[in-house]
Amino acid sequence: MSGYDLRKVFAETALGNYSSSPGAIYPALARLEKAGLIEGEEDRAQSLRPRKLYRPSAEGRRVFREWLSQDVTRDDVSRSFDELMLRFAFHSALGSSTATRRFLERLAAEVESYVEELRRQRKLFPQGAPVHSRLALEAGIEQYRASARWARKALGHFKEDE
Amino acid sequence: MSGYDLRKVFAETALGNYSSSPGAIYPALARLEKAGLIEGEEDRAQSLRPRKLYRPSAEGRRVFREWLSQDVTRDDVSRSFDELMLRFAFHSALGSSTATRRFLERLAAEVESYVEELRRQRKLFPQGAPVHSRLALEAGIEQYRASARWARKALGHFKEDE
DNA sequence: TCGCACATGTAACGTGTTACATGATTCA
DNA sequence: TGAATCATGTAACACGTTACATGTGCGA
Repeated sequence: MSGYDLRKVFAETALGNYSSSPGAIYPALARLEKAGLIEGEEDRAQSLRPRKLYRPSAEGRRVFREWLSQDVTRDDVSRSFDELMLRFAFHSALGSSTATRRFLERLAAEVESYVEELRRQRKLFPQGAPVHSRLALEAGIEQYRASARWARKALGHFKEDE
Repeated sequence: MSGYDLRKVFAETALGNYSSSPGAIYPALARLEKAGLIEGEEDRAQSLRPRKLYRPSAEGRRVFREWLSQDVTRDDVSRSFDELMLRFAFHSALGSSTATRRFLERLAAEVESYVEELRRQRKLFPQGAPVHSRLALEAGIEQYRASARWARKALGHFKEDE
């Protein structure tokens, strides 16, 4: 894809929580190319403003798969849940339903244990604390509970082997 | 509170998705003081390493209330839901159940309409698209559905007037 | 007196934001 | 031919991260 194509993806789809600003996209593509993770090919080479099409390099694909295969940690769950979902969204690139099953099982387990911790925090709320903050904590608990249910249900899609 | 007190809050509570690193906290406090939003008072003034206690200034409280009273936009819902919840958590400072009710009603409405958009995106998924990405989108839908249910339920706590 | 928790800060670095600058292509 | 969309980029600035630096007070 070109930088412009990527900008449209980030601007128009649910991936929109990632920035589509040119000041983010173009320097990032330049960094990735410099790091050897993607390779750019000029489309209208003779033009003053050539279009550049990027594709992952072999090394880039390797690093990508490594990123996908990372274990799900408690920290991921509480601090970067969205990135975890992004990882899951690309799991098809691994082509292994065993790996995906492991991911979902670990995710469900970590989320469920985090829900327990949040419930403990709610119980420890001082008597005088305003309702609002307790309710906000409960909003978080409900979001995570929904995610745990989703993960358990999603496991059903990956019952078969490799 | 002192910078150290704040670091502990961010490190130990569910507010932990905000950074507790000294390189974030101390410069931020300095900026807020320079902007006139908080006022620092030195605790052990004669010491080489005095403790500094900060409290909001009148202007700071005004700006804070302004932040709390902002309307809930569609953009907030899709891009900074966590900040919305943080705003709600501090709504007690407004001391107006009318304002809180309006916040929750707007939130529920915007979340519900966003869920509809995400469902449309799911329907538009190309046939060949991998299950994983469709499931990831569904995870998001379920999180937002849980939030909408929470908001409707929370409204029950703010039925009375001002 | 040793170690830990308390307590505040800075410097280098990376990267995102906002705003600006430029040019190409397509179609009414 | 003018406007819209395609398309890429830079510069100033803000701010967070990581790592480092420093000092205080208390209890075993």
